[in-house]
Amino acid sequence: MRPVAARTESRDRIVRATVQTLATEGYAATTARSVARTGGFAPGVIYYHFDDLEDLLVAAAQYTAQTRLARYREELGDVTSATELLERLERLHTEDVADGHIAAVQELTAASSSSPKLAAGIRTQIKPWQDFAEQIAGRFVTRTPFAALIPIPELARAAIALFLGMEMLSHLDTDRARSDAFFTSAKQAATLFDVMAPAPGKLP
Amino acid sequence: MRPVAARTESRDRIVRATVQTLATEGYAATTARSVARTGGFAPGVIYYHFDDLEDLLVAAAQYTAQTRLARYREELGDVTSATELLERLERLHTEDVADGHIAAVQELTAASSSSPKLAAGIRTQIKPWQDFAEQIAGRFVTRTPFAALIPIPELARAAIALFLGMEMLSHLDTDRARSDAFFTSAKQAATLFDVMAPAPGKLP
Amino acid sequence: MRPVAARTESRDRIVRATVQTLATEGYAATTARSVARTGGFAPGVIYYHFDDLEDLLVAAAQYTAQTRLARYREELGDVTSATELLERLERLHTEDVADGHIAAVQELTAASSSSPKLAAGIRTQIKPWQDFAEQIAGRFVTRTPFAALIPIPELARAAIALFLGMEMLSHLDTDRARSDAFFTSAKQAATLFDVMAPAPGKLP
Amino acid sequence: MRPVAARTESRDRIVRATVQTLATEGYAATTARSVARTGGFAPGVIYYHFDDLEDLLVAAAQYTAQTRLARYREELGDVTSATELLERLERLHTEDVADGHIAAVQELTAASSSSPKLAAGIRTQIKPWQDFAEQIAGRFVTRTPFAALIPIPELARAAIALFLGMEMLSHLDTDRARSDAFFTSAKQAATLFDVMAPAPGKLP
DNA sequence: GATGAATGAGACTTCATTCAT
DNA sequence: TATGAATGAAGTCTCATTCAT
Repeated sequence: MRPVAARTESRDRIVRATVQTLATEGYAATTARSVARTGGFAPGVIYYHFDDLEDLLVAAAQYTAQTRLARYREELGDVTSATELLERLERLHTEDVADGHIAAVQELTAASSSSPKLAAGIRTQIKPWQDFAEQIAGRFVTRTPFAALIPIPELARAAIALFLGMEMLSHLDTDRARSDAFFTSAKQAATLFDVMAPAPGKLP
Repeated sequence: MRPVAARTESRDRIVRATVQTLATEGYAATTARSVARTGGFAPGVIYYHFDDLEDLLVAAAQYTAQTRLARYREELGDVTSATELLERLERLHTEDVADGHIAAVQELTAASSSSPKLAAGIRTQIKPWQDFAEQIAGRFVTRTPFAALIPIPELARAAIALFLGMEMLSHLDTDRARSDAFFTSAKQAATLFDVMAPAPGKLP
Repeated sequence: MRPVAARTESRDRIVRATVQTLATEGYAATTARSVARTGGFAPGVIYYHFDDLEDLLVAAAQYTAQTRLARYREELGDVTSATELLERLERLHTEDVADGHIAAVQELTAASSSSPKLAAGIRTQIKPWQDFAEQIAGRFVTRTPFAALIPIPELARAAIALFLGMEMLSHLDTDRARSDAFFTSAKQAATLFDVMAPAPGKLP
Repeated sequence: MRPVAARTESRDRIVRATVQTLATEGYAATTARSVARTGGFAPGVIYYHFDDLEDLLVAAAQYTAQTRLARYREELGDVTSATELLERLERLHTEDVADGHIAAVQELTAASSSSPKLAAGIRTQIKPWQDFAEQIAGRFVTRTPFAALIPIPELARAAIALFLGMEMLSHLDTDRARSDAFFTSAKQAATLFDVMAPAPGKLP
């Protein structure tokens, strides 16, 4: 049991160092050496725990996707008002940018064009996000009169795309003003939505 | 006069080869050698026309952004109905994916985390797209009763983000079904929009 | 302890190969590849032990300067007669030319015009030679009636310059005759000096 | 006649640009391109006037050696007192350093280890300097009582070596103080020499 | 399990040189 | 004569990966 724990702990340390390197230095600069430097271990260890760098990047994608999804579930699990949804999304988005999770995802996605294995890994990791987004989206769509006209899967996918795209753009900007402005406007729209399509239990 | 033309033509050839390589092989595999191989010239020529690879990538970003923007303007310049807007966007999106323009943009964006110069270049290229998106978005928002509540800049930015995000996701998918489904649904919504907020000249 | 020893030994091997390459092939031909070929190792190792070629050249300058200075001290430490000084200098000079130490120094000095770091390194290495030359020069000047008129530092510097210059010239010649002739004449002059200004303990 | 003149003029322009580049940027940075940049012409012209870069460097060595020798002859031709000799040598040395002639010579000498053709060229250029130095040296030696004991050729060679060596050292220093100090001391010694062995025509 | 020295492939880039204009 | 675009060889350096310790 110990060995396994130790093994796991060491693996995790490497994976976390990889995500951090990806986020701060970019994919091009994420080499065995730079990851080792970030994590404070010898480059050789990586090959004890992973077949090669591609394997490590897949693990990093998995780690980031799962860690963040857990956090998103925790934060959005019981949200019912659109206003609150947007408020929490803004908070999560701030975290994402701060922790570099998004940067990591973006770098890995770009890298996936050169690596089928990595592309497959990322596809796998996106699936649960799609399910989660559908679950949240459904909660709100069913409250509108157009429910029948709006296909939940496509809406969920669009939401994910919007989120990724926003972060891609915000990653380019030097200041945070743009994202702030977006969330401010979105929250206003959300308030309007809540008025027009109130949550079931929230009747006055 | 000749030399200038020759110089320009040769430069363009290199830039086009770069975009193509970026699209088909990904950023990591876009090396001086691979670009030269794609374009059928010696790697050395690149350095005759560009300071270094970074310089070339900036030029490639510029080229793609400007070429596509011209095409988008041409196609969407006089669109007034939301239905038609979506139809044309779908067509443009198909082109984007087919020609690899999007892949190139995505790769360059990811690469920009390791290259401030490239990041600056991409920021510059995005500006006119934002302006264009605002122009189109404004055309439709003014027809709705909520015009006063919807800030055009943020909406335009969200539209760009959605577009980039969709293409990022579609780049991961092996099949085209997902994107098709999205546009199908979006077109339905557009029809509804046209009915509820008809274009000025389109009165029955 | 082992690693350090190994590391040191390996570093030394590279430095020695560099000096040898410098001497036999000249600065222009002292490339990472040629040094590796001389030393029988892979070019990559160089970069494991040194930041870059400049760094290696600085180390080579240091190595040569220190190694030879130790040898010079050993040979000239207790010399009191001018005749013997010249005899020993001739022997050392022969060694210098044979081992390529001088060639290396000359190449490095020339190279230093393109590399401030190297120039600084060489300046540092020359300092102890100046001190040593002053010490030897002082030993003889104090025996003459002109002692008060001859500034030791300048004389020492001139001696170093003469030595370097002689070797620069002899490096151009294909035969050794010229240097031999010089030392023959110099030894005659030294004999005269010893007669006119005998060493303290050497009274008849 | 014109073509020859034009040809000559153009050749000279290239040679002068080469010497200047050698002096300011060092041998390693003296490439066909950098020379062309210095002289303001296209790299291609070089190959119209010279077989290759080696050929050009030989011409540059010749040009510098001859130009400076003419100047030295002009300045030292009629010098009879040692004091004045040293004063003029100091002036010439200052010129040498300022114009980069010395730097060029040093770079070329170093480069000659990789190029037999260049080495031969430099050897040829040194010959007239040796003759000139012998002529000047002879003028002073004959005034001393040791004339029979001092072989002029070796002395001349030593003088050249000392001069080259001094300049090699002064090239390393950042400040000019060292050379100044040397000449100051040397001039004092020269005054002493003039007193002890006065010039024939200078009797009071 | 971990280290760090070593390797060899390959990336970027520069350069001497050629050649059509 | 001069230009400047183009080439291909070669140089510096980095990297993934292996392996003895």
